[in-house]
Amino acid sequence: MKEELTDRQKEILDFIQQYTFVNGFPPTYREIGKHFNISSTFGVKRHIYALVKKGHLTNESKTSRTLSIIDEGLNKSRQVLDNIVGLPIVGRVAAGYPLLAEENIEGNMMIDSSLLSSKIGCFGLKVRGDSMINAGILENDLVIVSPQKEAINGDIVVALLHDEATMKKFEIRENKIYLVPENEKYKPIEVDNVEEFSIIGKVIGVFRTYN
Amino acid sequence: MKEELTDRQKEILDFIQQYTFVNGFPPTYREIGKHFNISSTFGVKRHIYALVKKGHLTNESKTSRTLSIIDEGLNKSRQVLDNIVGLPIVGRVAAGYPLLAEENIEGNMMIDSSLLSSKIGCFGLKVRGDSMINAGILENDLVIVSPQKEAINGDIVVALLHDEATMKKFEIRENKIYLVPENEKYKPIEVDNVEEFSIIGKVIGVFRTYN
DNA sequence: CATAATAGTGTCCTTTTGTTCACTGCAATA
DNA sequence: TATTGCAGTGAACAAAAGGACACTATTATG
Repeated sequence: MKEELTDRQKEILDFIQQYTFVNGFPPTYREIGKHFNISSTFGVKRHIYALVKKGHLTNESKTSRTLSIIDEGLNKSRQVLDNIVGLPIVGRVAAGYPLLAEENIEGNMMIDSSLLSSKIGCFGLKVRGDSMINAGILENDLVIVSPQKEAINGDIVVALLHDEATMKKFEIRENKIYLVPENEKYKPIEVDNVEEFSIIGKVIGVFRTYN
Repeated sequence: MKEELTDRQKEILDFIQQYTFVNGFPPTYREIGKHFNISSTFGVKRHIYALVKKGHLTNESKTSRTLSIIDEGLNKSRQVLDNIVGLPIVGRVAAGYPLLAEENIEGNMMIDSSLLSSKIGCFGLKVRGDSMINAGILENDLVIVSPQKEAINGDIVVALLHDEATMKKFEIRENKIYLVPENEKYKPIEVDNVEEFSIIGKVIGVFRTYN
């Protein structure tokens, strides 16, 4: 794709790249010329033309400072960025607080959006306790929560019950809501007072690291 | 340092940032105006002035397309990139094959390096079977493997035994190597022939998604 | 109510910038 | 030797872009 450059062309390409990096915008022909002691813009222009023709540079708009270096590295970073979502890691889930209030954010994680089915508004939450151990969710795991108010049978949800946050399996039996732990040590919780119960979101992912 | 922006100013800053990111050079006043239906360059100029005064933008040279965003914005994308590592997802682990041969790669995932202790040479592996269920690793989970030849007691390792890949807990008792499943259904495997045994790597992370 | 602060219009002006053209010099090469 | 490709000069020109000014409209606030 990209053809070989002459030494001079390479120098000029490097200058454009560095200038752009430092300043945040590309140089004009005259600025390039000044740097290389090329007094005529035409001399510069022919170098640019060569760089464009050889596939190292873009110069589409004819107006000033519109040189753009074609760099797979940079493009890659753009593509990568598109697929990356940043999730806040929430320290505590409490009633009354806006969940993502700044004081609740413990950190951030970046994750490939292809690993998540939904990506809007998700956040990470560190697991406390071992009540979901049989579902493969251990203490200190990081669960990824997709905020939603409803749930269906079998969903693992993060919910507020009596102003306390828990993560359990959501089940409805005979019109009663149960929060079912996945650990023989604990018993299902029957939600008696629906007023004091609300679903924060559904667990859509689990992440754990060793050491 | 940076003062609060009005909504409009925020919009315009965002546009400049995005434009610059996409094109490789910043927009002109008229381009900004066109995007926001501001017909006069002066209207745009005052926004720019405000952004500069509030410390979000640089506009030193008076010539065209010389806006430069001060924010971590651009830097952020670089910083973010630095923290992102791309892991190949390996379909099968087999003897004799170079592990990361192209035909073995099923996909890629991006992940925040802060979530990983080690980041060199790691790869993702889809879990088959339920032998590690008590360690919270379920079938179809994606484990992140750090390649290494050695292991210590208690490590969860991916290993080749008789040309077959397994994931088990690594244990040495009385000079014998055992591969211990974390599931009552299965019995520990004693490694009798060390010749036919090799450790691929250590599991340093687990990732799972629901639905 | 008066006063800022923010937001926008339209016009005119000057500078910057890219474009074009004709011409020169040099080195490699067929 | 003639040709080709690269590199540069100098001047003249039109388009693009930023700057300035006077004026209007809206909204919040003391």
